[in-house]
Amino acid sequence: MVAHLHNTIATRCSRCVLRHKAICAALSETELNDFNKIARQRTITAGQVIYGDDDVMLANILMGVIKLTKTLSDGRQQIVGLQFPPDFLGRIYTKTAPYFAEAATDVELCTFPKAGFEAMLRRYPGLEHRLFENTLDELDSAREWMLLLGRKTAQEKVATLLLMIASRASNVGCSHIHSPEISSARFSLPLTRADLADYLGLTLETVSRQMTKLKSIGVIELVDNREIIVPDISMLEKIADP
Amino acid sequence: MVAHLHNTIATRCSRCVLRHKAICAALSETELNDFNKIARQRTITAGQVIYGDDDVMLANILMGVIKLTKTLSDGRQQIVGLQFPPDFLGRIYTKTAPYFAEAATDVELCTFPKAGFEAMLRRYPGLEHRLFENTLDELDSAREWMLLLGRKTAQEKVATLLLMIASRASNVGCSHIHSPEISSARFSLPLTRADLADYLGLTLETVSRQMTKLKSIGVIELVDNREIIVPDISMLEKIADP
DNA sequence: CGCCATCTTGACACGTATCAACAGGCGTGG
DNA sequence: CCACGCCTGTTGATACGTGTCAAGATGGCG
Repeated sequence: MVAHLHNTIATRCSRCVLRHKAICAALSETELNDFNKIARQRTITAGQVIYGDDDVMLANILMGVIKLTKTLSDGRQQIVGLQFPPDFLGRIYTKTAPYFAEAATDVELCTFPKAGFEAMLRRYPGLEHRLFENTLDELDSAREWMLLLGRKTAQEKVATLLLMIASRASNVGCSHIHSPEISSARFSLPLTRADLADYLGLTLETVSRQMTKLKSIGVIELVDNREIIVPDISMLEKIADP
Repeated sequence: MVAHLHNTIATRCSRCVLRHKAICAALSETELNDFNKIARQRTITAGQVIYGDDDVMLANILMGVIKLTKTLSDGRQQIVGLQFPPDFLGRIYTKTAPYFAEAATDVELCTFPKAGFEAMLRRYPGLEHRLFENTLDELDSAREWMLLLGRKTAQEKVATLLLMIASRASNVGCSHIHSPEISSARFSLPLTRADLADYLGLTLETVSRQMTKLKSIGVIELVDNREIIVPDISMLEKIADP
């Protein structure tokens, strides 16, 4: 019975879309099996807080978008990170995280209890190495965003964000052909205008205005406020990094 | 002769102020000895670029302050990180770094060749773990700064930066007594007004104005533009996080 | 159908940037 | 030794971008 149970779990993993993308890619079949004993799938609806500063949840993101937010005591809020599949969510090696994690859309997670997960890290150095590389990339992204927050104009900010979401959230028709060919993209925003503003250090009104301006100069087309078409990505890039 | 040489190197390390603070703290005496064979001390004068995006230098910071900068093509610049002793400098696991490292003051480094260092990481997992925790802390700081850049006013930004520098650069008379007692600080800024501005996403004029405003309301005293006294730290904290 | 959330648009205010002039400190060179 | 220029920082006048407040518009859903 028990053997059979583990077998089905292993099967579930091997069918997982993340098997060779998330941190799981650093694990062998045997290790993965071990890992599965502590994993648990979970669904979270949009708007719900996943963790606050009293606790941390560790998880692979299977589906959906998660925003990491920080808030000043008077309510001003800033999104300090945006996580897509197959990102790893959660602050390891501390009891609490210095930010909140909130579901921006409906989200599916593959969660791990903290103690068990950190024990795994000790057992499988390859896994910790993988997470370390993830973290280094996150740090690079955070610094890229600091440049945006500190030095870019509202229009550049919006353009940069659209590019970023296009490349990460995309079920895209983005062909990325070089030279004389034009590459385009189509995607749906996983965020409200208020979220966009919180990520860019702007107000939602300013974001809205910049979107209409980008539309009026033909750089983007709005299908329905969330669905966006970028006919020529290079135009957007030129605006994002003048 | 060779044995004698290693002996003197080990002695140099054991006398190092960083022995039990920098990443070296994760190493035993034997490991440290090993490490020493690839380490080399180096001095860099203020203003000099330590590495650009074509190369990375790995090093422990023994003395001085290093700024990590990013620049847009039209010259707008943002400092995306500030490093003090005993921080570790350099982006491992990539050939290039997405930012420049520049000496803000005269700097003393204990440098390592990249290949050799990464080999050490493979040999001593404890060292990699230590660097991982460093990186996680850096990521937390970067996100804290994103909140500052996106949502704080000029005055809050300056106040926050002064607190940060006071706590990190301090050869401080900061007594940190609680309750009714007042704790004060005195320190000298390792940065020019232009650097402060680049770190805060402001212009140097705005920084200057905010400094004089803080002085005029009695929150700070300026000894000589670089030397600063904070008579009551809690006042500064109240301004930094209203 | 009407409510509610989301988004857009407008008028105006305000904070910060920009441009410019000036002050002080410091090293260099006559 | 003083004069000069340069670098750093301060202060002022003004411009401009974004925030704020308010009114509508749109679309989904009970």
